[in-house]
Amino acid sequence: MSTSPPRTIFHLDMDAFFVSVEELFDPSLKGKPVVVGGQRDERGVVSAASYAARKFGVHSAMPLRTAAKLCPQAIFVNGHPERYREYSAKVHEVLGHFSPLVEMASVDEAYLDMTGTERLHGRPLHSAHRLHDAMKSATQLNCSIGIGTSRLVAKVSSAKAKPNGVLWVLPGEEAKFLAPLAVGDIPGVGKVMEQKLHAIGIQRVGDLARLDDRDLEHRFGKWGLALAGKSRGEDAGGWFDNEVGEHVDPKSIGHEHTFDEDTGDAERLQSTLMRLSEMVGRRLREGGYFARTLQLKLRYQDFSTITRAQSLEQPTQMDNQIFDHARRLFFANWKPGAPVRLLGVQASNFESGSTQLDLLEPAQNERWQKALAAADHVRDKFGEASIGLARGMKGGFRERTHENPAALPGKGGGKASDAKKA
DNA sequence: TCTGGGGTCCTAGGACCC
DNA sequence: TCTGGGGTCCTAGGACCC
Repeated sequence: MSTSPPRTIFHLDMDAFFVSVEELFDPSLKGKPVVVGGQRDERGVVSAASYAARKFGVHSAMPLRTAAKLCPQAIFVNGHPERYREYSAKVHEVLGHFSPLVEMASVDEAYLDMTGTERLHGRPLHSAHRLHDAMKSATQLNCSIGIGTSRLVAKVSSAKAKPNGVLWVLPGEEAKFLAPLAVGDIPGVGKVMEQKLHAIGIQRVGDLARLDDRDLEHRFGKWGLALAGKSRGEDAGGWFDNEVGEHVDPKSIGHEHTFDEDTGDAERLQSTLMRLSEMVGRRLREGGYFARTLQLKLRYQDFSTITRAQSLEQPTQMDNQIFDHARRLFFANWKPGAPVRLLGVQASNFESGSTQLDLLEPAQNERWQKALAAADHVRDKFGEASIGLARGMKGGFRERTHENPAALPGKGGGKASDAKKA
């Protein structure tokens, strides 16, 4: 047990972020049931729903067609990722005035380590209200702020502060605050874990806290032990243990695409793999990562999904190599002609740095690097659709020059608790 | 009701080595 | 030639998050 004074962590969460941003661009949407994420007859899920739409049971991660049935009068809006990024940057900027330790956890939520800022900003509740007001004047958007001694408590309390509120859990009161909450309110406890806990008679976080740590570890392994800590408000295990604002390199980079309609057309499938490979390669180069493992993801009509991975002798960040492996994996596993719903390409197992320049064919390698850098540059200037390796040009991408609503960074997650409220 | 796209973390089995 | 034990790497799948 550490004897250092408790930390003061803020978790700030924008209220109905995508919907609120859309309202700024079209004020006529205000107060109406609005669904962001795509049109009512499209294949896809709800990225965000306005509070008016939520009254009908619509929630994030729900299929758009389901939302349309629950709330026929809802207005369906395509997402605008660039708008959300723009407003996310504004949010980030405001936060920077309150603490140097800021971490955007996604487009619409952030952690701040406010420990030791009392001299400058005053007591936590006071500074939180100032932050809340500053956010409103800078962005015209509402947010909610949770304050606690850990990321976990801050996050749970911001959820309880919604909408448009501030909630401070006093140091030492963590267990008391959490005890009456449903176990599903703990981040990381989803539908499956919730059911398992219910099955052994655990409904509330307080029930969990009364259990023996070793018992939980025995039942649920590593996760059980983390869960025991969480029930007391500790940042036990995994990502939660990182310092706020600490830089963490990504562990994988991937892209996937769900077809508007399932297709068994080999040319179309290959061109999709090409495009996905290019997108992955591009991001590897931007980040300076070399991937040792490439993975193909394949989903059929019936939603059955397989992944097939392959590790390389020589790490890569080059489109053509990524495509070669993706294509090989695809044809080795695809039931020929079977309609495909989704394809994905993912790179992982990174070795950053320049130790893996191909020693076998340096000249060829260098030509490729130059060609790809030039292509990246052209894309920067003229947009993603302006260039592609030969195969990428053939297939089904011309249709996607418009903003694709399916490319939204998601809200969502479809927790059991969401479904139950529905 | 027919299920997006971006990720992280964990588990478990098999290969392989000592 | 019936069967050990630990460590590490690889792969596949699944829960979970926004």
